[in-house]
Amino acid sequence: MQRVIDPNFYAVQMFKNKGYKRAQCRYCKTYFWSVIDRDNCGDAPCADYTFFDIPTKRSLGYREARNIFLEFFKRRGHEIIEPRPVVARWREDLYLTIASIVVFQPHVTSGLVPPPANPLVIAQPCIRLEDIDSVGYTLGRHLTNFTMGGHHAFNYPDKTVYWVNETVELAKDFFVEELGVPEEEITFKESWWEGGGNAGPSFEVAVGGLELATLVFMMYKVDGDNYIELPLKIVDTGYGIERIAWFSRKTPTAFHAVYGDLVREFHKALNVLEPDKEILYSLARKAGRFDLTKAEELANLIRVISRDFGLGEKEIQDQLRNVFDVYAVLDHTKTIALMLADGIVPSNSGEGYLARLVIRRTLRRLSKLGSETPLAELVAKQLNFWGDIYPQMIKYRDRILEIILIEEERFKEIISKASTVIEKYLRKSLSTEDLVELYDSHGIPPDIVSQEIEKKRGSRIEIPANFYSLVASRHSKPKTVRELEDVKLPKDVIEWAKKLPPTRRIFHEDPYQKAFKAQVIDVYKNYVVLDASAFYPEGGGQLGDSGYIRTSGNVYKVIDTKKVGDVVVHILENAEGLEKGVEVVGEIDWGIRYRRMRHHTATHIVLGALRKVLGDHIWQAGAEKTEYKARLDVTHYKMPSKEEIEKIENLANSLIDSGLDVNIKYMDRNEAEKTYGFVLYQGGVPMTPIIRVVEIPGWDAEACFGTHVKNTKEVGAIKIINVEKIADGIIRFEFVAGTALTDYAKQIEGKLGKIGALLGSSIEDLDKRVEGIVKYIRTLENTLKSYRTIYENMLIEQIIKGGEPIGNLKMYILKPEIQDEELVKDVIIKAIEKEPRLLLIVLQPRNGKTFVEISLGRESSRHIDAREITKALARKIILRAGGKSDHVTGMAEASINDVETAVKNIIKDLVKS
RNA sequence: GGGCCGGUAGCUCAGCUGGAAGAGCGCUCGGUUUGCACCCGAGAGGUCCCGGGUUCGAAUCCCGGCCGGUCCA
Repeated sequence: MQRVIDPNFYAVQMFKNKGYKRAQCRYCKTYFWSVIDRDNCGDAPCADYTFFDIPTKRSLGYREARNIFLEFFKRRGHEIIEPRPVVARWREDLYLTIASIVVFQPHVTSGLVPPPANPLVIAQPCIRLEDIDSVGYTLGRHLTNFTMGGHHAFNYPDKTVYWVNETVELAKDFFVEELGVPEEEITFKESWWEGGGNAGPSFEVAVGGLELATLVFMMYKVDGDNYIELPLKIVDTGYGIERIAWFSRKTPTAFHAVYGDLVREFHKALNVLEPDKEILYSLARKAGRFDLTKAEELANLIRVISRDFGLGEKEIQDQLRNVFDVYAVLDHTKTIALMLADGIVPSNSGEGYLARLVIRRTLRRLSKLGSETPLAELVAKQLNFWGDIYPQMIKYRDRILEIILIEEERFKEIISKASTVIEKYLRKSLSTEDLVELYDSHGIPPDIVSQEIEKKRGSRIEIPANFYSLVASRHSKPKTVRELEDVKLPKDVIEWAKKLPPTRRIFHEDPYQKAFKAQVIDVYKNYVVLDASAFYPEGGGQLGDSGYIRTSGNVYKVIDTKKVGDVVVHILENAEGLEKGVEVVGEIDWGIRYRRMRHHTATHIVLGALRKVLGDHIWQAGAEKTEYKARLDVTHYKMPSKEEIEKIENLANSLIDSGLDVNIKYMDRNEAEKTYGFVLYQGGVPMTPIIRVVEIPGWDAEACFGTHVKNTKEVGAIKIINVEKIADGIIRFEFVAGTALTDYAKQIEGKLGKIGALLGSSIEDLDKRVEGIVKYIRTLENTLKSYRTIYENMLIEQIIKGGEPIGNLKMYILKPEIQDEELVKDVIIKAIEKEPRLLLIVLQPRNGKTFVEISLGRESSRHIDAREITKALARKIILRAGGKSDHVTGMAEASINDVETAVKNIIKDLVKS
């Protein structure tokens, strides 16, 4: 790829004015700018962590670092923006908020929507899970959650806010003036950034081995191999708040700076001794150069430290062994708190899976530490600690802790099952392949397998170093090209419709309008576009309308309606003769449409009720509104109880009765988000600067395209008819409203009536009648059982007493009169057991053929092989049979009598010989 | 959304190279013992997830579906 970058881009005016020099790092070869002469870029791993020795004006904790950052940029003309959730609800291509710029993607960065302020500053909590396995070992360089301080400026072609020089100056001022970092310690590394389809040159700002900020100048769109210059040029900066705190506090690890008292509390709770501060510092200073995630590098570093301190390597190892895990637990528990507080429900897909992943990794670390402390207890500490910054942690505390209890319970269950599953695999020697499968299919991590085997066999197994990449390779597959599953219209139709002007939406102007006048814009095959339409096009889970379009001479049936962008496409049964420019009258099937409208409004009401009863983590995961019923899938961590369901239903119905107006508002996107929050985007994220908000005051507000009734009273009533768990973490609610409810009642009534008629009972007495019948069946069963036993004994006696002696054996041919396979089987088994010399042949008619079964007693099976009999028999008649030496079954294409004579002769011959 | 694993007695599971449904725990009854995982004997309890196919014969093999689990987007 060619970077179309002006080589002078990095030669910022400020560098020239201040006498910065450009140099190349002798280690990583990167070019960088600095006010002094230096041979390295000042960033790890090219430099030690010398920041411990660099003076700063103040020693800042996490909170102070955060505030100072925000306040500094506020003073420099930026407006402070409230952070968004760590779940990127407003984006459909991303689960988690991984950077502050994510907040503005894609609607602002694409130029569609203006930013909420310009320039602005934000302290955005972010979650990145890529380095989860390194967390702890690097003393805070890797974290799963961090706060990205970002100041952003959006430069439009007609309005520039600020660009490279101002950005670099702001960074320099922040570090030098605000934090008091000596300017000569700062390096600006030339770099290039790419992500989310955008790219641009950047500076990485490093001080004393630590990268404290990245200044990105987003100015290109990545299009295949090309970089296309964007009209909108964005200053995208990221300052690591945790690192700034670490840097200024000069604590041995970032965890000490960020978590303060929690560090001691966690060591105590996890029963791990805090290592000697000096040893820790010594480790920290050198940590920048070593990759401590690698066992051998850690060993090397320990060797170095033991020399410095004159202590044994083992002693140092003992001190450090567990602290890395404590650090990781500190980090992970905050990530869990952030994720759950923002409403993620753990599950096996989507962002829920990511939450479960972090929870399970943490549980594993805890078990590695041999800790019995419940995870919920540790997370509770985080909730208390961070509650002032993230009030949702306080508000949803109980729910968060309940979810963690459930998740820990589930994980323990899997681990407890691990034992039997591993046993199964242990029958053969355990291969690496098995190890991968145990993890992949059963969720049993290799360290647990290893533990289990050591416990059981006393032997150890080797876990390949590349274990997790082996797992990953197992999943390597062609990237799931997200097929447009909703290929609702053929491609050519979409292309055609795209070129047409937007349709006036009568269904929005007045959702009650049943008929309308319009002009035909264009006709293509059976697809018609009008200048205006009352036909609702499928969207937001509401199906498209049907009805009729009339011209002066003709009537056309509309079977469905869809949309392409802002164009409403009517799908006709047959559009022959319909011409461009013709005046038409449209008429929708109002009955069906009105039922769907009622269901649509009902869905909003139920969603509101769900959030009130079950909690704010309830999020729509899918919905469908038909004329028959409505369906709403939501995120929830357990099956709701009967009482909860009843409460939801009652609450929804009382809201309907309270007769609230359903308000439709067109709102500025930023304004709407500020007013209602992201609950708006339950049904998806519209890509428009103005959004249509459907509001039931005090109850529910959603960005929604659908048609709604004017007042909740119109919904009539709601009955929840089905609640089921359709996937882990997702509960489906099905309900009916309005006339659909009556239909549903009628349907049930019909079914009950049918049952009543069959049982000769009225619906009122049905329960008693069924009870009686069940009792009666029990009695019948018992009676039947007695008769069966009698008959069975009779047959057995008959067989044993009768029978034709052949040699010293006894042959009996049974032709049962009753078709009762179970009975016959019992008779055969018991008879040959009682009479070991018995040679029992059972013949039964089946589908015009004869089913042959030959069974031998212990004694007779010594003299003869049942398979020999069938073999000989097959020579005389058409027979297909097989079995064991003392029992065969088969199907003969002959009458029972023919088989009987044939089999008699054969057996006589066989026994003689 | 995709890959993989699983669904057998109330529970935990075995059986799965096709050949007459099993164990342990639990339950009921009897004996032994009188107490905190005791022993002995007898018994009840099954749509082997559902549907189709192959076969003389399917819990077992094949196909489809449902449900659960798990890993990964």
